[in-house]
Amino acid sequence: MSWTEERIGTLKTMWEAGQTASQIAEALGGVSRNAVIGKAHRLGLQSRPSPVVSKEEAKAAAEREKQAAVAAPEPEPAPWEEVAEPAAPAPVEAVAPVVEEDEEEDEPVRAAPAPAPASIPLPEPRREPVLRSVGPGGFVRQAPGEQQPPIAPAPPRRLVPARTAPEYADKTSLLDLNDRICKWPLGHPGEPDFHFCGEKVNPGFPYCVAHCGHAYQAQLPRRDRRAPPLPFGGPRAR
DNA sequence: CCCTGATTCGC
DNA sequence: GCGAATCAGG
Repeated sequence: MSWTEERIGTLKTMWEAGQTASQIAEALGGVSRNAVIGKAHRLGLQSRPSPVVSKEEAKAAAEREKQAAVAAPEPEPAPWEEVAEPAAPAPVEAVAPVVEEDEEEDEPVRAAPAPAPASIPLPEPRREPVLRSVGPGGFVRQAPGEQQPPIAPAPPRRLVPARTAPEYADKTSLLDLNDRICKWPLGHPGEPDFHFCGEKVNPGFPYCVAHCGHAYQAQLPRRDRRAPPLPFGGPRAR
């Protein structure tokens, strides 16, 4: 088996989608996992977190993770969540530059140990590969986090939203919901004007026809998926 | 043992 | 360029 344009495309796609070399090899057929890894490297694909990691890298990675954890403790509050007042500012301790002695190291000229302040400008926030399942031919399905809506009915932190202000009393509140009216949320729980759509449902669905259109989006027919629109742009043309 | 990816090196 | 062999961590 040779590396045809198509097979390379599949390899790239799957590799970037976070599939393991074994999975890719199996999907392609006729190649070993080693062949896949070798090819991936030759293509210059971004290396993946390897189980085999040098001491040097391990330290760097650990350091990087610390930095990231301090820099961005919260990914982002879900839109429906109230942004809680921080009880106490996170105790951000200045990380003293760790200068470690390396026994097995015999560089004649030591580069000046760059005094690393608390915030090192990270060259590139190493992208964690996203796990996606892959269908026949290397078609990559969306990962759960990447699905288009349904975003909708969020698990609110507080089951009963803040009391609806009088001026919105005629809006459809949580208590007004039943199985005949559209439950598409408008606004955010906890906000005074939060309410639900309230239209008559599309029979058999929790939403009205219009909101069903948002909630349920058809997949492309399989035969049209040779070059699926990937979230990251798909195989690059060369 | 199984899995993983990285690297090496003869072809 | 290719990939088996080898390495080394989980």
